[in-house]
Amino acid sequence: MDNKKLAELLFPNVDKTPEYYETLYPPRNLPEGARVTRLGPSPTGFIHLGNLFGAITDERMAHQSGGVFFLRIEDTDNKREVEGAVDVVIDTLSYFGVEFDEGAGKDGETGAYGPYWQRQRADIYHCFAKKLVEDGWAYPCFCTEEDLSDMRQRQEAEKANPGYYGKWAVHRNWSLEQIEAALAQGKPYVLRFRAPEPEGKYFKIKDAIRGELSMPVNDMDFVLLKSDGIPTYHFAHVVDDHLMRTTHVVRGEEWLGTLPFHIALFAAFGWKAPVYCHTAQLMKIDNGIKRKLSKRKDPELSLDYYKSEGYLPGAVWEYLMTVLNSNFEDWRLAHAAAPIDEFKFSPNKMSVSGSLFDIDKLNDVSKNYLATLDSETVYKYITDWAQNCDPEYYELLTRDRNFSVGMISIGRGDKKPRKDISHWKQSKEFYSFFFDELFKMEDPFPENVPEEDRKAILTKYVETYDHSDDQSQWFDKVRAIAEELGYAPQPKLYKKNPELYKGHVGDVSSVIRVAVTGRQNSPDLWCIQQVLGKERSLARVRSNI
RNA sequence: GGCCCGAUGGUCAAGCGGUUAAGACACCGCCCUUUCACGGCGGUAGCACGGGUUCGAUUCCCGUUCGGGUCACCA
Repeated sequence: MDNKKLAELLFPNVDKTPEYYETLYPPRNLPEGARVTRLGPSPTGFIHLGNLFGAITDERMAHQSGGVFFLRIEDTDNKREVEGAVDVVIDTLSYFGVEFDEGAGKDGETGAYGPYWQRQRADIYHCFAKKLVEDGWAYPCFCTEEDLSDMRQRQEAEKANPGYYGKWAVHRNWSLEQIEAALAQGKPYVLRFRAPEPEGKYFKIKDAIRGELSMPVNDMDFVLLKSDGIPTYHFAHVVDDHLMRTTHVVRGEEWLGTLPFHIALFAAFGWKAPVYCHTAQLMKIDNGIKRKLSKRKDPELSLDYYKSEGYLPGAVWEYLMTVLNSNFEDWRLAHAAAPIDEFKFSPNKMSVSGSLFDIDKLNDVSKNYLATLDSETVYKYITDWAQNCDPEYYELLTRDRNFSVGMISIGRGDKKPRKDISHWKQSKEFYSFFFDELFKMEDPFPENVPEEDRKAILTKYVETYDHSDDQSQWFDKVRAIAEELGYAPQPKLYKKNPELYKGHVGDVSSVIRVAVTGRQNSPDLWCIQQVLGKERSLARVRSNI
């Protein structure tokens, strides 16, 4: 077989040589140890937590080593493409704090290793495909879909492994004449890899996350170019990551099975393969079954969900880091206020088995994170969120800025800050009683206080209320009311001699609390009233007399 | 089914031949306290199973079981 001639026949239009591209995309001039990583999403318009998980890994590896992190759009499957999806990827990741140094962008692209849209790299792929044909590593296959499904059925009957390989690879040894004839008839074909006779059954490879792996040597004649001339992921990955000088390939463990393809291809080209980092999947419990996060089934795990619920990117990042690097939580405990950049991220600290996504944990991490923010910052975030996601809330929050900031300040900034809020959507619920439009009586008055006592408490409260009282003066008056009506001024007294009292000052303040906030539980009542103002506080009390 | 990867409490996880088997979330109890939240203290709960190797296995090896992934002209 004259491979040279076949290559010419198959790729008459290729006018560049591999050497041309090698010089066009020279090795990157980066400091020793710098890592070049990339994110290669297919533009389906859906991006979920798992994608962020991988993106953060890429981003950290590149930026903590002084390297480059770029975005390449893997649009080789036009069936799945969704309009505007690239912008969504960029915007969403940017919202969550992941920025690219190079590659595809919203207005074109930046960087010297492009194009960064695979569809625009057809010439490059064809050049290298031609090279493979010349060297005897690839051949055209004219099998139709029916041919292949027939083959699968026969394989099933014979209990042979499925796939196009060995004796099943019917076009593997076609003569030039046969190929020419088929081509002349205009038969569509794919270009397949000619898998070499495996020398050993297994090979070993070191994965930066998983350590040493043992994989079977590839014997599949997998597809390099589809019949429309567009490369498969496998071929594009190898050509692109070589030419773009990627040093570390971070991808999900679902790629582990096809790793032998990639290794075989790198070997065929005589190129050095990048370091692979196969991440574990984020899982979810579904009807008691642990399974990988699915694009279709788990819309609530899309990143938009967290955006619309009002989780702060920093908090999501923080949570993901706890899952990503097993030593992160210890580090965070020791460096509570340190910026997250200072944490040394290392791929070998990554978990190898899939972790269950834990919303409770996210909420906890998020509460702690939000508690460290000052009131002005919270005000800004919360209004930004509401502006996009809850116009009514936005209106209320911005109506009186000082009021809102005052409300947010309650219990904030102390050495033991309150941790009531995990995400902004939830804050609306939490703060609702501050706004007359949202205020409602959510809890009943305490059951152990009879109605007449309740009215008496509230009446006396209104009579003695002085808005300028400080916190202790104010509470002394509440105590006095309690005592006057037969309630213990201190809970301890009541506990000692419960028969002497109707209840204790806690019950009395509960009555006031319910009247003012509509709830039995709330932050400090005096602080709330200071924010609400005298008139609104007392009006709520009066309406319960 | 073949192949690959994995298995420490409900969840996330330290551990890398000898430990009372860390820690975090959740849960429960107590303390603090006018409620809640915060904070403090304590508690329930775990090395999937069976064989080896070893003086000694959570740790190493082999099976089994279970879970996940993958077997496309999708990525």
